[in-house]
Amino acid sequence: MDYSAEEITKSLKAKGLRVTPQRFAIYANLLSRADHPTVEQLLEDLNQDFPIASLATIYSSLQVLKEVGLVQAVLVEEGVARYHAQMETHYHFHCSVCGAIEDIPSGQLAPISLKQLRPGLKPESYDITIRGVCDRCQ
Amino acid sequence: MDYSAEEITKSLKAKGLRVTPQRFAIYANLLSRADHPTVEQLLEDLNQDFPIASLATIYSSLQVLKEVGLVQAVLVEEGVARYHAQMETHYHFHCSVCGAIEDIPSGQLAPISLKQLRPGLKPESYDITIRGVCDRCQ
DNA sequence: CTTTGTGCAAACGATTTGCAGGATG
DNA sequence: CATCCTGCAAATCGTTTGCACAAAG
Repeated sequence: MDYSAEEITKSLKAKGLRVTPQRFAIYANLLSRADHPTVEQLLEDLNQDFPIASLATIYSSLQVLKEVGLVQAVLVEEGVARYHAQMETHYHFHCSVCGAIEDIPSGQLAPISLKQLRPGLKPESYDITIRGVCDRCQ
Repeated sequence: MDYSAEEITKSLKAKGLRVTPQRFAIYANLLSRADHPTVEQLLEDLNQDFPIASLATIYSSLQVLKEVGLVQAVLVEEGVARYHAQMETHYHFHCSVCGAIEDIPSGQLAPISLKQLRPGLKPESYDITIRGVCDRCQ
């Protein structure tokens, strides 16, 4: 779960992206954390010590990273998008008390069979959100 | 799938809600349709012939209806909430082309086993969103 | 050097809120 | 008639956009 600067740079270049300090920092930050921060949280975290990236830049970088498939947006709460760089198949647990999101490895849930969907629907992917209460909140 | 005015009124009263023309119209409208309209779409539909409810009223009514468990918000797209009054367990198919949402009866998907979740997480419910292309869009 | 990215501020769209008047039980 | 609801407008919040300047390859 640790990534070197070279690996990160390589990933970005492999997708045809210019490597800027801002993009690097944003992607590296997402890779380094397991929570699923909002843009606001990324902004704070990144600029904690000294300014690295502006709000607008974070938004546009995330959009680009999303387009090339390096990050994903997660929609579990109304109003805010949350992001992560975990691209392997997995699901989400969403604590209804504190709002935390935890990844559920796909191995922990039996795969869903889509065979009984009515003909005509061409499924491409699916996501599962489990809602409940996490340990800290009980 | 058809509901009489009395049934609707009864449902609202059973939840301890005052029955106003606006609430009645909003809830009845949601019960009568299978798509999952946004607030904007509800506004247009409801006020087509003559004014029934304002934007603010629709928002507040939906919030109340949601709180008492008569309607649900569906989060499949960034930025907008969509609503429906189908409260039995079911899942969603979301067409990535036209954006349509179609209900998938729970019988069509084998139930998920949550037993392998790590201890500490107390699951209460889950929802599944299948993404793909619907027949109209192929 | 050409192309693409950054940052600021203004613009936007969805949702919320404050408040005065109106309707419900 | 006390309480709760409605509608308007203003306020808020997340996100997007236009544009001048700066940096990347």
